[in-house]
Amino acid sequence: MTDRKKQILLAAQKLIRENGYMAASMRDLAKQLQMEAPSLYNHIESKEEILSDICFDMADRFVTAMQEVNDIYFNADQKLTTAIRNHISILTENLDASHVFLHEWKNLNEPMLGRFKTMRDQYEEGFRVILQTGIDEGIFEENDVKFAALTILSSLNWIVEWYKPDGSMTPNQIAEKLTSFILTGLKIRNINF
Amino acid sequence: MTDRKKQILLAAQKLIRENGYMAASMRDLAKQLQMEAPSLYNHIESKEEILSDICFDMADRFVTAMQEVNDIYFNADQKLTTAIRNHISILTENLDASHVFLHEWKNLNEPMLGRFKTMRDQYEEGFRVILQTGIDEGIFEENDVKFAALTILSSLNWIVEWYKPDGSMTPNQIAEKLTSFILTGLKIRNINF
DNA sequence: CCTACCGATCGGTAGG
DNA sequence: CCTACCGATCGGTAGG
Repeated sequence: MTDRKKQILLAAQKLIRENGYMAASMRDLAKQLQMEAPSLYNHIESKEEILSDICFDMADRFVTAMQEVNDIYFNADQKLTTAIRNHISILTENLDASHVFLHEWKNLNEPMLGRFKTMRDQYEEGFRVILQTGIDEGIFEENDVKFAALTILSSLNWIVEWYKPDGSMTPNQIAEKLTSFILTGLKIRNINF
Repeated sequence: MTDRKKQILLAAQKLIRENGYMAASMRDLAKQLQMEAPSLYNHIESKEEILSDICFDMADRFVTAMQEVNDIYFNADQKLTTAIRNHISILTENLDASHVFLHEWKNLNEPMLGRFKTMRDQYEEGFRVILQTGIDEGIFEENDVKFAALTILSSLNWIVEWYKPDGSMTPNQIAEKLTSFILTGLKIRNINF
């Protein structure tokens, strides 16, 4: 990939996050790069190629991180803690692209749409396997793994809606707090539900 | 509000959820209602009025539900459980409108945008107050209330991304599982983090 | 509720 | 990388 194309994708991530894919125009994108809209097409095939490149680049990051977790660690608790920390790292280091990955992929057309969904599910399956392993090991209580994975990922993914790089919490602090919350909840004292 | 306008808003919710606000065209909306686009303007002022009506109708539902929770219950645990159940009820009974409320409000312009953010924050403040009350009562462990409220709401709001009315879980079952998860987490057995 | 139409803007191409 | 331009579509108005 050429440097110029990387610049285009970087500017596009920001623009798409701010305006949504449909409302992010090629003319606005060109203006950000101080060029004319038709010149963009010397570097890219189409608007959808931009969306597709961003979505699959992020999908690759997540899937690769999950593979590393499974390669390095043995215990489910270590795997879960590390997977959460990795997920938050990728999100916070790529806030614009993360928004595209989480919400704008719906604008993809086939066959890219199907391939994207497959990768996304492959990544989520990684979390389900970790949880099931932890239950089998007796580390986690028996629970609905599918539901738990969904709930964990939802609290992780919402970070992009409120995280500010210059805010009071670092990504590692967020990971620590969130991991603690996921493992023990509000730590209720009187069980009377 | 006239019946015809209600029909327009209902069709618009669905269309906006499916395509995003910017990409949902007045011509498509008109087609859904078997009329011509200019005829819509006999019932509405502008496209933005549609967005605004949907967003504030949902905001009203959430804020009203939170007021009822505080009117009826005294204990923080009951308040939290009920607030979660109410939130999930509103989401699952208005899936299309919920998506607009959660994601498309960004397309509002001032002064509606500011008013919307105020109502949204008022509602979230309701959760923070419940959590703080629970801590003061000694029911919940000391924690970062702002962070906990955000995490709870994120796991609630993600429901609209995967919930299907004909799926295997009812809204009440989701509320039960989620409440349990929020209160006790994965219930780890060996604390070694 | 319609037809006819406005100016603006869209993604993208031709040709250099 | 540009100018010039294409057909399509946008939100909305005029007038009936």
